[in-house]
Amino acid sequence: MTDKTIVRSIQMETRTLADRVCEEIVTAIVKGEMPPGYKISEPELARVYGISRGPLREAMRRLEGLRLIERKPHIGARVVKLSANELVEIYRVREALEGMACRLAAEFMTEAEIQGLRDLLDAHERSVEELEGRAYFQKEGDLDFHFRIVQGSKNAKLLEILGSDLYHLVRMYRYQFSVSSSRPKRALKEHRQIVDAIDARDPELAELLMRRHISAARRNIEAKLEAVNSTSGEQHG
Amino acid sequence: MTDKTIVRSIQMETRTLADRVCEEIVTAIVKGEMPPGYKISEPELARVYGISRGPLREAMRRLEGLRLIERKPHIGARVVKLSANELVEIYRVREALEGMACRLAAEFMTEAEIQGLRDLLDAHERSVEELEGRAYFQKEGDLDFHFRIVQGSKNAKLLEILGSDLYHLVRMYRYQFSVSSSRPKRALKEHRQIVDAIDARDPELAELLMRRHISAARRNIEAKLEAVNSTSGEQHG
DNA sequence: TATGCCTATAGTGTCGACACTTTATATCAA
DNA sequence: TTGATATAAAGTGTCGACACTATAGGCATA
Repeated sequence: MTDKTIVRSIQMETRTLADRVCEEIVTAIVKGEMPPGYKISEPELARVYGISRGPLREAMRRLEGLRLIERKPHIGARVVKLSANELVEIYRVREALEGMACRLAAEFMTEAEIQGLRDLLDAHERSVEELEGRAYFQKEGDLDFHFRIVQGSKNAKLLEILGSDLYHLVRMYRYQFSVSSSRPKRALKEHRQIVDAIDARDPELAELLMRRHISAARRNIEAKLEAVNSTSGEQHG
Repeated sequence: MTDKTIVRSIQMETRTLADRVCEEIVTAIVKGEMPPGYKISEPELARVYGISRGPLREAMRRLEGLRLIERKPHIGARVVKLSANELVEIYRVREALEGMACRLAAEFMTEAEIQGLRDLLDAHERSVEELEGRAYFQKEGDLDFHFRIVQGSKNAKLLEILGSDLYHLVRMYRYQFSVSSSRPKRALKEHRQIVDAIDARDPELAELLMRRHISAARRNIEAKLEAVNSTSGEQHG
């Protein structure tokens, strides 16, 4: 742990151009500044960020890996457009993966982490009460809760897939459709049950509850989309 | 469906340099021609494949996304070295994901696909009988079976994660340690039970059996690694 | 007027070169 | 002899330019 290490960590912080630009583009996409379907022009973006096309292309390759953009040879790249079906698919994957994460969390999460989870839920409850029902907290707070459990699983692969791939898409969808959960109180209650199961070191129950929780969210989305489809169907004629 | 479409499909086939080289490197890594931990020199590889560093770097970015290589800024890229722990983590992810895939397959797989699955298992059985026990078929045949079920789930996201990310690592591990399942007959029996559950359109049972199947494989690996560790511990002194 | 072809423009794919960092080697001092 | 320092070599990050492809628009023709 010498000066060399410190210098190294500093240089780790000052990453490469491609990495920094990649991160900026990610937030731009997630926040909707680059809307879904937006055609990305390499020369234009390179000018905007003040870099050359080389690093930009590397950043775009990474974005392609994160499934935030889609590239076609000789045609170009576009910001992904989430269809209703794809979103439902993502929730199926979340159900499976986070169910497993919750099972492992019940085994490996530390007492301190569990207490941190309870504190987080207390903060959420205050937020819900203040906003009387339809709360805003769900937008980032909900993902924060889920993310902590994934971390608690102590499984790097799970964290990698959920944190690096799926959560970006979920956040993008939420910004895009500004869908904060329409059932914050119920979600909060389910969250507490999950924490209780983890605290009781009951892997099976923890997994079951998490899967139910995400499955309910999925059905909620499906119902909404169904409603939108039917109304648009009515308006169609 | 004019000539234009045909031309397009031909040009899709003749992908970009980066894509082709990426594919070549993938097989090279999976087959062990580039061993784990191998330091990749960009100028050298570029010379080998007869391309410039530009496309090569894009290919490497993609390989990084596939988790087949690891890059560190200003230092270089190395072929990933799977640790025992990481492999176990991967199997946990597979258990969750393929369990879900199997559940969905029981819902959405077509009769033709199910019949194809049975044919595949028949071929496996002949292979097992011919080779009297410890069969070679597991190396690719096993993944083929699992891959078909994932396809049967009709969930593109599942297919994407399992097919594009995890299966490469699993194949790499198998080539690397030349671990063909030490229990081919039992695995075959489990495969048949899984197909029966899918054919019976019983999602819960199908998921349960698949999870058990993969969980058993994981424990099998854990036991082997445990044995290796203990023996190497003896030889260590 | 509509359709097909041709041209021009924008854009992606690829390349070679330069700047800076890392690492290895050699030299000098203790 | 050992250690650190400075220098050289190799390698990565970045840039600008060129070749080829795809798209759009104008033109001629049916």
